[in-house]
Amino acid sequence: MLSATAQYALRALGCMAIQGSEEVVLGRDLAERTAVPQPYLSKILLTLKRAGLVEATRGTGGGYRLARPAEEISLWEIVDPVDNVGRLDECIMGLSKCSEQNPCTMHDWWKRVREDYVSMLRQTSLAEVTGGGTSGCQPRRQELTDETPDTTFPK
Amino acid sequence: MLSATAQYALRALGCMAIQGSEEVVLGRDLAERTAVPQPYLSKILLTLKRAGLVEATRGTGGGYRLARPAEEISLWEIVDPVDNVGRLDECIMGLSKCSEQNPCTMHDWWKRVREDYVSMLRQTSLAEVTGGGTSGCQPRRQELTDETPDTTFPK
DNA sequence: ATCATAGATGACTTAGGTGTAAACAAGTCA
DNA sequence: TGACTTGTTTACACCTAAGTCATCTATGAT
Repeated sequence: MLSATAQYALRALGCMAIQGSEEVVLGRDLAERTAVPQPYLSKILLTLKRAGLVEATRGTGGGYRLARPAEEISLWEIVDPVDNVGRLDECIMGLSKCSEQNPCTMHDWWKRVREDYVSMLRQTSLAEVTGGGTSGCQPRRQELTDETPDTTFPK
Repeated sequence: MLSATAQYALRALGCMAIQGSEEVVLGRDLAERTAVPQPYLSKILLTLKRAGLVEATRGTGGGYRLARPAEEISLWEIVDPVDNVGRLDECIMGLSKCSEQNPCTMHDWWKRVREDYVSMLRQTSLAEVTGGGTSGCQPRRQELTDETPDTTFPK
């Protein structure tokens, strides 16, 4: 459903959210924690920077940080710039003339699945996903090893 | 969500279902009606034949037909052989250690979306989708032109 | 100014899904 | 048998997402 690129974006911003809004994180550290190839992550973060989600500073002491508090960034805002979510709006069977006015057999069902998916992305903030809040989203078991990626965002 | 190949498979078997269980349909006719390149459709149908969904006979008077009545074929059976639906079972964020016992933040939500999707595929029969039944799935407008693909399965 | 640091950028490679072309195998019919 | 029809198979071409590599640019420290 989510492209690999979108998953990478979520994981990277999740790490940055844990770090705090003011802290800067090195690109290579983000790459390591998210298990994403560094040059590839660099491109993704550039896209997210142009989308206004992250800020980047170069040189010594530089790195990435969130442009806004994690509470004010929805998952949709992260996924949308790197992943063409609009493709979901097309007919599930690829029928070109299927539309609201002229729905195919599976139209309404697919619309429901799709809207359930999209509305969650819109309504959930990055802060909720990083488990920093009250959402009870941290791993329930504690015997995690030190491999990445984890089920939470590694620090 | 569905690959192009899976969409083609649905459309092709939809045409065959309309044709009736006993009738054979030529591969080139199926290709035309579904707007799928004929050699490519041929490969897809071969896969579906190996899955036991369609039968193929060669030579004069040959063609394809459903191996079972459309009422007894679920959409899942069609999609599964040509599309790796199992990929949906993986973590939405690509976290390798996410599992039922150790769920990530989005785990339960994603599970709900996924199961809604999959259960519909399992519970819906090909017959229902072709509008041959009582599901009211035919196009509501009637000013369709003769272009393909249509919102119903062209005959 | 010089150098180290750290992100930005473009060219290239890889892998898988998709699509094409041509030869092949199996069946029907005269 | 021979011609014809129709599905099968193999090999290859194309496109896009994903990933790699080398280099450039901007910033801070000295």
